[in-house]
Amino acid sequence: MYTISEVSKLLAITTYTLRYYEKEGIVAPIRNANGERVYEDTHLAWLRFVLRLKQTQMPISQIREYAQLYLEGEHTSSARLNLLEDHRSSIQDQIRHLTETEKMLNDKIANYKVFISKGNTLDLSMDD
Amino acid sequence: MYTISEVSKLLAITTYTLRYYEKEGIVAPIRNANGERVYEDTHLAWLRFVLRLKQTQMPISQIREYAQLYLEGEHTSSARLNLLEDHRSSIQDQIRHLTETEKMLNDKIANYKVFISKGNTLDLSMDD
DNA sequence: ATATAGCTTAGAGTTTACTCTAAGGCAAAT
DNA sequence: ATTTGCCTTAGAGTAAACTCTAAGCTATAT
Repeated sequence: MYTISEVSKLLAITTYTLRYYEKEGIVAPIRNANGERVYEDTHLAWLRFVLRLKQTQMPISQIREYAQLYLEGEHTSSARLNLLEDHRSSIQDQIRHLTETEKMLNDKIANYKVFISKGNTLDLSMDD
Repeated sequence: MYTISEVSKLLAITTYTLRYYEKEGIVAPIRNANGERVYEDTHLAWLRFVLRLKQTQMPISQIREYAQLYLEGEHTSSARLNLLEDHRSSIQDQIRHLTETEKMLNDKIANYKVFISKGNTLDLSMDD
């Protein structure tokens, strides 16, 4: 059982963002007698999952879609499976792009190092 | 020598975006007698590089910084090297996150497949 | 009793990166 | 000569994801 500020500290996101996620249908904490949000461990686990999806570029709208399917029950499991498989492809694409760009940067960085160590006596083109 | 619409087609970005990038100090095509933008191969190569940086989550502001350093000449080469090395770290972080999330999705997807093939007779928790 | 800290809401404001509109210039085609 | 197509500009509009403000409630501390 956590207050909004405890969750905020645990997950390193602001309370504003937590309220925003609730407004967007991404998380639904329960309320205590004072009408204050109470998060349980299941909410924490779900939010950690959400943050990973975000970190891997899944838009809020799609995260909400997944959350809603979950709330709709077991008959949505194959829809959820599709969503996860699509996101996995997206992740694999991202890894490909990043790996290519990392290689390119390795080359450029090596060129800069040679250039600098030789006392800037070489030409570097826009592509170096 | 390319017109703005040719560059737009070659790079699959809109002419609006190309003008926006110029306003933001990211690319500086020359102008013909009619005041129209003329892009050369160097601009194309630079824009291709810019698109990779964007694709790997470098913000426009930082891309502009790199472009400005380039325009300021050779004495900025070590500043540019720092920028590229920082971005390489960022890329490596991203690859780590993506790889972890891919593994997590592999597990979840496998669970969903078992669940569905067994005729939904199992329990799936929020974390599956 | 009242101050303080932390919670609530609705709704406005911000940032980033485009995306589009309006008004107009110029050149080739009909 | 005028239509067509492509170009120009300044500046307004949009979408996503926050981020904050204002007004107010409630529990504990002094």
